[in-house]
Amino acid sequence: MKVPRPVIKRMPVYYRCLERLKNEGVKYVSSQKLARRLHLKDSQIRKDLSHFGKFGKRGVGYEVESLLNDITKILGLHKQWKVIVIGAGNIGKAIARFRALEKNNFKVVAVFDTDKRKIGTELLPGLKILDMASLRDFVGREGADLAILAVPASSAQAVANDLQKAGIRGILCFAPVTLNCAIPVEYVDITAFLKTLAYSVLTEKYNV
Amino acid sequence: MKVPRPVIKRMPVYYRCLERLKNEGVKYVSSQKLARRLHLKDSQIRKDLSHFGKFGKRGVGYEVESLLNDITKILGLHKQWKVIVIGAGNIGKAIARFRALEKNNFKVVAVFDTDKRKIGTELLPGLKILDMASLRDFVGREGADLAILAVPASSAQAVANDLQKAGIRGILCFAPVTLNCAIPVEYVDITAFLKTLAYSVLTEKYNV
DNA sequence: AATATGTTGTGAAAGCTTTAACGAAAAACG
DNA sequence: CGTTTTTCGTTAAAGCTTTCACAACATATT
Repeated sequence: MKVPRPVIKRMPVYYRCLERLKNEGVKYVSSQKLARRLHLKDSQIRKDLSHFGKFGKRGVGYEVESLLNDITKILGLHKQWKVIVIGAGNIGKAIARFRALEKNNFKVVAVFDTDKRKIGTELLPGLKILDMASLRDFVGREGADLAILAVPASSAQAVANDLQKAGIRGILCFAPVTLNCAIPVEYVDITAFLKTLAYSVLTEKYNV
Repeated sequence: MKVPRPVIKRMPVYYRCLERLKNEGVKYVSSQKLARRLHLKDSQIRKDLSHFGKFGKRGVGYEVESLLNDITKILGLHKQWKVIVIGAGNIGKAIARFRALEKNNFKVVAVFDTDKRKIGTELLPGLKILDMASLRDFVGREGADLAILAVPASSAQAVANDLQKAGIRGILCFAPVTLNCAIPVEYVDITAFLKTLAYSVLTEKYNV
């Protein structure tokens, strides 16, 4: 049975909260305590988890470490994902250098660009910017699962087509466009988040 | 009457699509044509827009430029928003240098950090990294509406408290935490997007 | 051993969002 | 000038998600 998208979007939120609790040395947590931390309803958390199995103990709650492991498996984070970054502009470079990815088992294995002046530059030890023309070869040879698309909107669709042909299985798209793709795509339009935020600021009720 | 959040999240998507159409020189567009571009249902687009007024002409569609102007007003993008960036790490620096913000009427007026070695560095002409200790003074003196929070999760809540006290009205949070705030917050957890993407890749139906 | 307290998992109800359907208006055409 | 085609705005229905409410279980307490 298909799991609703809102549920899937909340799983990483549970994940990071449990990670935190684990670091704080907490052994058990109830849906109620989680709910208070995350501004959700306890019943929603229980219902969400119930889509994947039974993880809690009545009268006790959830064992933090074991639930974290279960969610790790659900999200497929127990094996490492090879990620390539396309576009070595501001965003692309920042992502490539962003340590949180590796901590979460996403390994940036290459960065690509078309700009001759950038190609060959070393972003991190062992991570040089490669020519976009070598994308297909690279993916065929080294393998890569996911791509982070950080190119201008005008070239995003063309690059997405290349990525699919190369065998990439999912795209995280920072370009402000809607792609036509047969593989899964997640969109992160930073200006769109700011626009939503601006709207919220303008329309929020006055708080004393 | 309150506008549903899913509707608000789609408004920037309409915005960027209309912007594109305008650049392509298109004068009129129907809900059906928009829907095909955005992988939505035409009835959804009409219903979404109906929350804010009547913008179309029966038998004709929407005038691209005028609808774009209307959405600009709805989202509050006709006046410039002053934005500060907190945290001059990979993400913070990339955002501060990111030109798309200015094009969308979000002006980065300052970047803050606590690291003595970074303070004073010039990120762009006229945009130096300031001491976090001067935040409150700065916002009081120069004014700022929104903050982009790009600090580690461990300090995010403390900084968010400072931002509220300083008079910031909305936060775009890149830290992987849920904040306790009285002002609007939008979350952009990049690793969370990758996790959702990983899940989709694992569970998608096999396509021939 | 009986009672009190706490918490899960779940079926049913409530609430919300999307989609379908259609009358009304605008333009195009013969 | 009436007919056909197109498309909007809106009401109602369908579909989906969240919340409620409670039985079932677990532990602690007397």
